[in-house]
Amino acid sequence: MTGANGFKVNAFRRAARASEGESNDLAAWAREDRGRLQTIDGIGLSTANHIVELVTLGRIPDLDTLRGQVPSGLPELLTLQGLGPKTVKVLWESAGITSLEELDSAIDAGRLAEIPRLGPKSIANLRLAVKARIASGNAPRRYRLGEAVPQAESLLARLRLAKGTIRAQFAGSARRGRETVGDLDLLVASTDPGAAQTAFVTLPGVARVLAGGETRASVQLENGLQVDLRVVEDQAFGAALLYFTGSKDHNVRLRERAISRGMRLNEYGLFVEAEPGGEPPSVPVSAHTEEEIYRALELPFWPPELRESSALDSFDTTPSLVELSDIKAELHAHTTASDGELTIDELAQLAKSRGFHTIAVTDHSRASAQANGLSVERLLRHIGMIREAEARVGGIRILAGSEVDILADGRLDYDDETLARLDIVVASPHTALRQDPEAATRRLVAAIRHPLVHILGHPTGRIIQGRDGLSPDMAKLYEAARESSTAFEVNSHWMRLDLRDVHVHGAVAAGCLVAIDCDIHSAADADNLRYGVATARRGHLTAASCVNAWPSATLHAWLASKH
DNA sequence: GCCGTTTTCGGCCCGACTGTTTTCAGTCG
Repeated sequence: MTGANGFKVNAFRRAARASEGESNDLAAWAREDRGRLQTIDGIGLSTANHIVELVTLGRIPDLDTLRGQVPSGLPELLTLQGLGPKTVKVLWESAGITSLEELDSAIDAGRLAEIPRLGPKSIANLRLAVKARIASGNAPRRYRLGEAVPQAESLLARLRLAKGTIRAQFAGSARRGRETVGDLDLLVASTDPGAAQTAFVTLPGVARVLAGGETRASVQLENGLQVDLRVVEDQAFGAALLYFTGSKDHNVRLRERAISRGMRLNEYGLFVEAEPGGEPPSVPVSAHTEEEIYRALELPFWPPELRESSALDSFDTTPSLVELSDIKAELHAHTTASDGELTIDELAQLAKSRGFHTIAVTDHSRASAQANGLSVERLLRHIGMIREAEARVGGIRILAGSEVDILADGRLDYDDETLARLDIVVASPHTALRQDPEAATRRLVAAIRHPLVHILGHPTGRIIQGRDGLSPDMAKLYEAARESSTAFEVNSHWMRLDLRDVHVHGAVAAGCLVAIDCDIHSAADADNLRYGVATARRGHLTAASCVNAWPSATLHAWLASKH
């Protein structure tokens, strides 16, 4: 809007995304070792200096200057569908519009009619967007992974019934496993694109068709979620999947790499660039699968969960990330004894049906009174019932455990003598989740270093779009966990995903163990495992460092080592 | 502003769709 070089704008965007996905403590670097900031791909001298300013001054003077050049209500206009910087600048300079309210009244008064390139249809669309924004009162929301993925799958199930559909899959940030997504991206391979389009725009729950062409279409569902569809020929499915999965930065890097090798990459395939004056080849070097395209670009295959990164030279070979099918144990589950819905036997049967060799019964401790936490006496009786259930059910190890509260000062909710009777101890913070970072660090380090604790459950206590939770010094937690062989939990519930992806990466880099658990309260919770695995994969976790993926003997030897 | 297995200067991904235009600008993903 200020007429700045668009490449410069993009450079700042890239730097922002790069720092967002960074697992190292950039504030500490800014204070102690500012040169290291420039080792991050996309951050140069200028941005590094801005980060130092932000950390030391609490503000970035250049940003304040820029803000002073633009009315404060203008940036919000950019978030309206169909309105970009060029049009906002024109609205501002030729119609004096500086806020949503002013735009609204200008439309109502017909004052936009004389603006070049703004015809009646554009104004009608703008009017719709403005009225919707004023009615809802806030910018487009993001949807949590566990809300979006089931929605995507139910839409795909219907698209698969359309005439000519060969395959259908979701892509975008949902496939990359981001904790929240802004929209859904669906990809269909079909011999009858028209049928796919028709099926798409008439899906149940579609409130408005935003765009519809021969190969792509966008709709908005009644709940506000935008869904984009791309229809391709089956032979180009891999190229389209690569394109539609993103991230945008990753795609840009792949395309640049193609250019440097005399090729061109788009959603139809990887092509050899035409000789000057020659016909461009119509048959791609590769297009059918993502794997082929990475190979043709002389790159290892990048799992979707790692495609946030734009640095293509991070690995020489494909990292063997943990997979859903590797998980053979659930180590955090509740029964009717505290706040769960399942009995011990039902829980064990559920775990057996998933092919697990071990299930841990970890009901709440006494401090979690609201969750019917167990007194010492009840816990001791519960242990006896777990032993009986293991003998009765057969074919699976049923561990007697506890999800013991970490009290605000770092002490645990049961004494050591009681904890020592358990096969597994998951220690979790449930209260005092707003304590300052220093207190939180002391508290969590104490729990991690407790000799009877195996797993630190949902370490920060955050709820996505709900509460921030604790903000401990993660480097100190990693160090304590590595030294004491205590695992960090990735809680698979889509409202938690705690540890979060960048912290998993930090823990993995520090050599820590990680557990991926569902914190089962009802049978449906077991289906959240995919989200926990996706989060772990985003953090580069391998099966070797994931305790739930270990063979039974290895897992039980580790558990027994803490006694 | 960032970056370099040709480059420290001169580039910076690529295509679809819409609405406005008689050939294309703006926006989006």
